[in-house]
Amino acid sequence: MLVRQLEDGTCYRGTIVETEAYAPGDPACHAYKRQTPRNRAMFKAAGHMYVYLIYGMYHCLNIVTDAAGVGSAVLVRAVALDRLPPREIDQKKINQKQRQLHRVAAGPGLLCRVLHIDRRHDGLPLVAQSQSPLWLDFPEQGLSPEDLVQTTRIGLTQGADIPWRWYWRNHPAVSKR
DNA sequence: TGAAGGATTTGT
DNA sequence: CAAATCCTTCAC
Repeated sequence: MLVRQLEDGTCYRGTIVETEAYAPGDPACHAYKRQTPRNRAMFKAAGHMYVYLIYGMYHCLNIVTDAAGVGSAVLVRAVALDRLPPREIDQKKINQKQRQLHRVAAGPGLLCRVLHIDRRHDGLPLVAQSQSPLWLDFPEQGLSPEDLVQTTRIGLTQGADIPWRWYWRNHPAVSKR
């Protein structure tokens, strides 16, 4: 579960329902060739974030999961929010509210836009402290194995055959392809 | 210094 | 299916 705390203190909690992994030896990984200014955070220790700008308009949030010095990360593609941010509520009809709630943070770009995640967060640690912008929480009840689907990643030209995408089966926030 | 292209999203 | 839009990477 992803927890986002804005500067004014308001918190949003989102259940992570879709992810993709990018690891060493993987041609689609931003750290495939070497360390650069952009992918620097991918080489940090597990528990840091790697946030980058894509297509000039969207940010993508990654969570570093391997040891320091290993360039890899997990892209968070979708979360199911616990409630709608005010700006979203204004734009949606009330009778569609429940469905929209699940779709608001669907897709890596929209997820970052709605939760105000950008490159200011690149390289920061995910720690649950009073002033932290972002951290992870682990509920008692995990996802049951039969609800976890593993398949190939989306939108890639390289490494398109590597099955490193996982998502919550039948969840409305998951990318439809 | 320039050009090509990208882990996306939206509208035509 | 192409545009929006800007940053990164790589070639010259």
